[in-house]
Amino acid sequence: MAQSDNPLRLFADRLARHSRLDRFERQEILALPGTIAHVRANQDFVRLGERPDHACLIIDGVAGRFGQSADGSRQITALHIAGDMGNLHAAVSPGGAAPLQALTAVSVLKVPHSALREIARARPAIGEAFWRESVLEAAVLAEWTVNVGRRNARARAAHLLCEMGWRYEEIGERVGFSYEFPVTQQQLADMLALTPVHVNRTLKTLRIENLADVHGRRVDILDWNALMRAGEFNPAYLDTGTGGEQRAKPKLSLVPPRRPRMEA
Amino acid sequence: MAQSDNPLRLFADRLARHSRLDRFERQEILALPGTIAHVRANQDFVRLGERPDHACLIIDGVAGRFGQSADGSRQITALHIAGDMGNLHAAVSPGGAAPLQALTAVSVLKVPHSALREIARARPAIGEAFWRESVLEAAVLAEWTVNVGRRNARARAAHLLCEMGWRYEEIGERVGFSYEFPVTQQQLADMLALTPVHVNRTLKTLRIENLADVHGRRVDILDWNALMRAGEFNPAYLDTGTGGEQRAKPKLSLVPPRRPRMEA
DNA sequence: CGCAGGTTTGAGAGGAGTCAAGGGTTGTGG
DNA sequence: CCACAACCCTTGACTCCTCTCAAACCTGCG
Repeated sequence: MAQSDNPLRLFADRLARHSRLDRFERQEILALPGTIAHVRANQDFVRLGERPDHACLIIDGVAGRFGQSADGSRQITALHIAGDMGNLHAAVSPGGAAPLQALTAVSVLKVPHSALREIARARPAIGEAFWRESVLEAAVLAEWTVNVGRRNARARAAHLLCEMGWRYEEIGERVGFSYEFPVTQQQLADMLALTPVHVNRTLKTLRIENLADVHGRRVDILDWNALMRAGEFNPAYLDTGTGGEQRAKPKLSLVPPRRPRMEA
Repeated sequence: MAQSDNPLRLFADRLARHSRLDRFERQEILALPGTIAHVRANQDFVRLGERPDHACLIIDGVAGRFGQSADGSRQITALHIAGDMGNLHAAVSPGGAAPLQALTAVSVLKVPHSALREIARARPAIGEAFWRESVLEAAVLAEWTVNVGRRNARARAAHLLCEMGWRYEEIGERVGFSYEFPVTQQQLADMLALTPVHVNRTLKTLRIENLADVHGRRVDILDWNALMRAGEFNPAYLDTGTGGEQRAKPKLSLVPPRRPRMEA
């Protein structure tokens, strides 16, 4: 993508979205060591029980944290997109590294846990930011559980589309009401705890109702407000900020709905 | 319960289960300020959107973290039992405090966030332990999502009973294969993403199959191994330890199964 | 004693799963 | 440049797990 030189800038920006870091602390983040790796779509790049010695900063693409049930069926429990540090938590809990799967082709920066723990110890503000990052991830996980547990297929899908729309907007990768989300319906099924067949029918419903159009690698939100209502989406859980201080942010352009495509 | 004087000992023990703390650090934990409060069953003691200035160390009873969907139905996403610090995460993310409901009568120690953040900053090892605590909670959340998303009613219930059996054993509140778990079937339904009616039928199945007997306020595990199999329970996710070092622990008495009650 | 809240059971409905086949798209190799 | 393969999407028909509605039964307690 357009992010110029240092992939760590993505991560620093993400931290800055919820934590207050001064320029020295930010500098430390940007100076973290790491090596770039590329992962092909559909490849598991952290497997269950593995004890990786590095975290994976997603530079580009979509990765999923998943759990597996006995019959091999997967449940994706979290998505990581550009700027997210997958398995940051394993820095303090290496045995608890979450399995990660590349849903699309993914570029990652592998950052050694040792380095992360070092700056967390040396700079309490950074340590706190990492902690907060884990807390936010947990909040998203909790909402995911509610989604899967208490909503029907249509609401689940709507909720997911809203969440990803929101998150892609945060990182500047949503233009208007359209964003790239190149996952298959099979993978959507693993996120929504549905079968691929039913995902297909559900997306069709959303399209017919003029709420959202998911086609191939792209999501067009046709009626943002209606979609939020259908998915009972309240972005509060994504947006929980800093330590004690207020945050200065009107942020998200909650522009009135729009209906760009009038197709069949 | 039997824990003598300082409720914080419960919490310190819990931290010690996954993090290495020296005696001075432990001392700091034990010296945390706090006031005891009692909550009646079924009362929400942290509400959605609230910004509490304290975390809630559960001394006794069962509390649930929950999310709500539009029609008011609840999804419990995590359980807190004695020794768990509910809403520890809110110390760094006050806006993200999780709603908490007392499922039984609950005693809590309210510990000011400010104090928690202070010792986390002053003592990096404690900060890291808190971070790790949040990470472990997230791991449990993720497993919960898998449970709700990818398993049928019987497996879900079995998994929950295993998890709670494991956790009550950790805190020394399980004698043999029996533990107190005084929640209603309605509340179980909110945990398992089922209806109370179906919970009832499911528990009946487990009883008939001689896997577990849930009656009123108590759970008797009739066949631990079979129950683990039925619930696809693998305690690894509950048991993810320390920073880099090994942990010395054979721990859990994974005694061979037993069939204490031969009743109808 | 009688109420309130929890548990148990039955009968019927419905949302999502399963099985199966056909149509589209993309990429690659002849 | 076309042909084919692999993968994905779409749709139909039928099944089944879980929900809904409803009533009865327990049990602790005021």
